[in-house]
Amino acid sequence: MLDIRLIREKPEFVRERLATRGAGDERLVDDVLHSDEQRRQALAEVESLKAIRNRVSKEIGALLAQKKHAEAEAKKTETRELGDKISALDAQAKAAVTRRDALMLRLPNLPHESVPPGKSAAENVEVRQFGGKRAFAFPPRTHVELCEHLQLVDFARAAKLAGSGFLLFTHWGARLERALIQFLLDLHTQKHHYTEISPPFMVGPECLVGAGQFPKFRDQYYGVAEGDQPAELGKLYLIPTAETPIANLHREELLAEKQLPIRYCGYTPCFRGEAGAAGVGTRGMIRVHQFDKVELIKLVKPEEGYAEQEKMLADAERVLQLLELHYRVVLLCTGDMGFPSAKTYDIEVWAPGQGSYLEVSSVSNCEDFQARRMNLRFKSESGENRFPHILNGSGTALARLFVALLETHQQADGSVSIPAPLQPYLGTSVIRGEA
RNA sequence: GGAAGGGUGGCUGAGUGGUUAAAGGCAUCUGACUCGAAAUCAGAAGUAGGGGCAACUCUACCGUGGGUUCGAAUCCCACCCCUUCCGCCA
Repeated sequence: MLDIRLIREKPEFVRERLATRGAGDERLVDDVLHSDEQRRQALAEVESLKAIRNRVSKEIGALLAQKKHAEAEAKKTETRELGDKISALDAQAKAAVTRRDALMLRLPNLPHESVPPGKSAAENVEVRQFGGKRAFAFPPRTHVELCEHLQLVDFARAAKLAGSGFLLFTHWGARLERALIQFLLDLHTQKHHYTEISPPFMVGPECLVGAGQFPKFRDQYYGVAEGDQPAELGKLYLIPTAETPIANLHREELLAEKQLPIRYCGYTPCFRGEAGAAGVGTRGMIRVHQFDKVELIKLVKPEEGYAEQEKMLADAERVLQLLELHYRVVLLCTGDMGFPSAKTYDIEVWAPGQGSYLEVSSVSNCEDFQARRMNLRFKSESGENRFPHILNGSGTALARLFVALLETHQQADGSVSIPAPLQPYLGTSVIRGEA
């Protein structure tokens, strides 16, 4: 959520920054200002009435203490009608806040000044590359072919169990998935000093609001119900990313400055409806309804937000470097960034079988946008309450990492060699077929 | 799911329908004492939102939402959460 005071004091700046996203959100600024004005008017009026009521009530108390019942009764009748006016105005003020906040929750974050302007992914800026595209002496197979040949994933039976868009890992495939999770968690906890978290895979809607997924994108998530009562629906949602529970860990808390920075990492499956995405790149493992991911989260002092983002990006890149995968880092343009983010880097890994780059990590600084939504603050050394910056980054997404790994390290005979750092986790240096 | 108890500030813990933002304690800050620190003594200090150039002032906040009342932390109703016991259960 944006700071209402910023909107009030610099509406032109806010409109200009929102406009760079190209979604037309700047048109909502006037509505916000209008309902904010209504709120303050009603507030000023009702609060002066309440001041009168409080004063008279105290006088009544004093009169009763002096046994002056007649005078007290007179004052009571005098004040009785005040209550009705107050509740009417209270309702007005409340309605204005509700209106204002409903609008505010739908305004995305303002892009940071260092973010290149642009309308779509085409205008993202490549920051750097690591490694190069592997040259093959044979036509590289796709991960689907490799998975079927090596019996790593049973696409047909996954569909039988849950429909399209789900994966059933088998044999070495299941072991590879598990090995990758373990490898990533060990790397980030032991080398990069994150604290491991294993959060719930379902959360209440307030967590999705806090992270910025609700209310605007409700249709993209899986709501679950205990039993089959429709009334139970909406109490819990399957998490779309570990960011949702982990970023909300300290919601509504007041942290001490010395607790910062806080660094968490956690493995969870991620569940996404991907509404409207059916038929687009749905073959194989690129876009699925459930995938595994190891997520990185940081809560930091605002002045350290952007330096910490660069470090987090390096932590995610390390994964691909160790796995000997070619990738590029892209700085997203204003029009391609996610709703809560002020600045986002994507890491795209090369998948030779696809002949394209796959997004395996997204490293964002959401500044205080999420912290405001979840009322997460810290008390600074000087005693003031401030909102921390909240950063999130994939470290990394698994299904696509799995794809890049197979397609990059495949051999002419259809086997897949395993990079050295992963071998202890998998217990083999090459995957040849059924375990 | 059933029963009982509980939810008050950064933490802990009192609380009578009427100067209650709410005793006391801990932690924090300032000052005194000290070469310095500890201990001790004195004092300050909640959060959020309005109004005002400002000094300042007003309002709200005792799990959440309603209600009763001139006035609610306190009384009533509903809900949420926590603890313990019972039931069910990996």
